[in-house]
This record gives sequence, structure tokens and C-alpha cells, in this order.
Amino acid sequence: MTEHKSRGRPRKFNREKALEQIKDLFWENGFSATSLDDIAKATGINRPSLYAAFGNKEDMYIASLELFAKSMSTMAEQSLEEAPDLRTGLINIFNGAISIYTAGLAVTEAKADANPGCFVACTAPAETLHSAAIGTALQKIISELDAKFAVLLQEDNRTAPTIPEEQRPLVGHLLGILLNGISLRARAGASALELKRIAVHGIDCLLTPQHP
Amino acid sequence: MTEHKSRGRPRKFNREKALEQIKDLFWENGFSATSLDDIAKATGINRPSLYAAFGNKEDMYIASLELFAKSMSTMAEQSLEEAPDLRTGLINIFNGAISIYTAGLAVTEAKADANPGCFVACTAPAETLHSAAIGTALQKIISELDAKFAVLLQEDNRTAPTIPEEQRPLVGHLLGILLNGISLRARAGASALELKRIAVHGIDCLLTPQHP
DNA sequence: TCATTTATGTACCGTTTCGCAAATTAATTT
DNA sequence: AAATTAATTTGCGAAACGGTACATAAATGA
Repeated sequence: MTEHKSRGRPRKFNREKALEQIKDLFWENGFSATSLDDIAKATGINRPSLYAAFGNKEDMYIASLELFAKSMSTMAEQSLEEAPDLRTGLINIFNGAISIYTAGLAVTEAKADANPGCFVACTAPAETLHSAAIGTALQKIISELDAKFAVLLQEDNRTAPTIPEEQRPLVGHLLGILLNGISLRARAGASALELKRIAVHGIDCLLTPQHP
Repeated sequence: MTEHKSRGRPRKFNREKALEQIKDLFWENGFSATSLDDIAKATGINRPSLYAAFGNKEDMYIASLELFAKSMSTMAEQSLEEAPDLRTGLINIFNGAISIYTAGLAVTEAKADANPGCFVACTAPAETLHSAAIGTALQKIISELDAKFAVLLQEDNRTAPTIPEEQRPLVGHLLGILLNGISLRARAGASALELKRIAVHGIDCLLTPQHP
């Protein structure tokens, strides 16, 4: 359905599909350990075409980060629609995330048993000190994650005893921290079942109001 | 004071000091983005001598991980000795960790303002899917961290209303997750003050018993 | 003194890295 | 059909990569 009124030679590959493959490659090996030759081989696109379509390696990586964050965000919104209250909504989000964190990556058959964890939290931090662009991208994605949790607490009118209003941003950060920490454990080998138990207990702790 | 009854030519450098420098380099740029030339230049040791003393690059990295984990562990034990109760002990540990996570790395003057975060949690996960040795090293360090928190909860007889016994391993995991998540936020640019506030609230949430 | 042992310094190996220049191919526009 | 526009292919290139051979230097043991 892609109408190409463009003048010259049409592109041989699907840009979105290629970016999806690139994201999976970076997800598996991180930024520095993934070469452009790896990407070219996996996508079937030569390096010059990759440069023309996506820019340099850093651009490809940051675009992959944002694609991943966006897909996780839509997954979270879908998890919320089905939930009757805040608690089960959060549990749905965490369960959905954990399922992704503990699913085999399609790109490499040999490592299908290893957990990929969160693409952002597990591969971006290593690069922040020598790539300012990746650093700001990470910062942005994380702050948006925390903010979304805080807004969720703010907007919730379904549960009777919610968290005190002044604590909500703080608890938003803590929910983001919980999610990132869980994703790290996933990449380190923890099972989905174990992580889901941990998530439920963590959510319950965070939703319990603190008196002082 | 190092008595060298060893036969051949004595070593020109201090092995522990060199490993400390190697650790700081890996801490800054991660495993893949740190070259042996970088290490040779920073330590003043030639590559053949590095290989003779530490093995290959992966060996150096894993030794650095373990050195870091050990130093964090001793820091934690010192933080506990000064604490009158469990809660302040945990707060001391987290404050000590946050101070390290938000301190400038000595090795590169130019990046003195950037936060290094946790060496293990911020650089090792990126490598786990293509280096099994790094994966198991990460797994071991994380499980030991969680277990230490769980033992801490188990052994604590100072506080009156503690956590139910069957929940203690779970809360141990959650404390480890909290610490790792905080270190990620540090590397992403969060301030020490902000993180310490988050840590206190997180600890209070986790120390509040859950009824079901 | 001389053999032995260990560390160091230089120099190099083959491979891989990112990025690009030039030529080719395939489409649209006139 | 000719001109134009854009994507692909090939292949280059200079640098960096991890790792090692080899000769030299500095200690000990006999």
C-alpha cells in the first residue's frame, strides 16, 4: 500500500521492518558490540543503503531505542484498558513487560533460551559516558517512563484509598525503578514466574500509603 | 612490604593498583567500548604484560566486576556497624552506594560531571548475550546481593515489627532491585539528593508489612 | 660467573571496524 | 526516447581491534 510517487529508483527493502531487525540486533549485543557488517548481513542491506536510510550507527541505535520505548508504551496502554482498577492495571503492565523481557529474541536462534531483558535499561547505560546523544536519549526515555507512572497514579479515580498526592511523583519514580530492576534480573537469568511474583509484591508495597 | 622470593625479573607495576585503574576504565566505557590500547595507555603497562598478569580482556573485565562487588560489599558492612536499627542501616547502605554512583570517575577528567552509576548493573548486562562468562558473573553478583539483603532481614533482631519470615527473601530481591534501579537513574543523570529521597521512601515501603 | 627464570618493549599478525566514492540500476518526468 | 532522480552494488581505505612472537632486560640460584 506504500504509494511511491518518489522520483528515483524505489527502495528494495521495508524501512520499518529493517529498523525492527536492527533493534533486535542491538538488543542482543548492545551498541558497541554490534557492527554495521552484522546489521548489513542480518537485514540484507548494504552499508551505504543503511547510511542513506538511517544515518550512522549511533542514529540507528537511538532510533531503535525510541522504537522500543514506543512499543512498550502502547503495550502498557493496552494493558490498562482491560483493568478494572489501578492495582490490576499495574500488574498487567508489569506482567506484559516481563513476558517481553523473558521471551527469546528471534534474531539469533542459538540464544533463544537466554532472556533479553529491557533493551533500553540493559544496553544503553554502558554507552552514556562516551556518547552524549545516547545519554540524553536514555535520560528522556526514563523520565517519560516515570512520568507516565506518576500520571497514572494521579489520574486514577477508581481505587478508594490512593496514595497521598504529594507522594505520587516519588512513587512514579519507584515504579519505574522497579520495572528497570526487574528487567535487569530478567537479563541475568531470572524466570518469568519468579519475576511476576516479585512484581506483585513490589506493587503492593508501593501502593500502601506511608504515614509520615 | 611485598617480599619477592620469586625467581625472575620483578614486576614493574603494582598489580592491585593496575586492576583498580582497569576497573575504572571499564566502568566508564563498558567492556566492548574499552580497548586494550586504552588500558595499556591508562596503566602504562604494555599489552603483553597485561596478558601475562591478568589474562585476556574478558578475564580483566570479570576480575574488575568482582573487585567492584567486593568493595561495595565492604562499604555496606561498614554502613551497618554504625546503625542502631535495620532501617537506618539500610538507609546508610543506600546513601553510601548513591554517593559512589554519583561521584565523578577519576580516570577521565573531562567527564568528571557525569555520573558513573553502578559498574556492574550499568555495563555488564549489555554483554551477557554474547559472553557466557560475563553472564554467569553478573548472575552470581546479583544473586549474592539479593541474598545479603535477605540475610540482613533475617538476622535483624533490633527492630520490633519486622517483615513476616516467608516474605523476607522476596523483600531481599526487591531491595536489590531498588538499588540497581537507583544506580541506573544515577547513570542517566539523576542527582544524589533526589536519589536519596527516593531510596528512603522505597525502603519505607518495603519495610511496611503486607497483610495478604 | 653462568644458567635459569620472569617481566618488559617493540613490532607485527590477520581481521574487523566505520565510513565513503564511484559506478550501476531502476524508477519517474518531460 | 531522453533526462532526471534516487537507491543499490562494489570495493576501497585508513584506522583500530585483540592477541602474540621475539628479542632484551633484570632479577635469582648454583
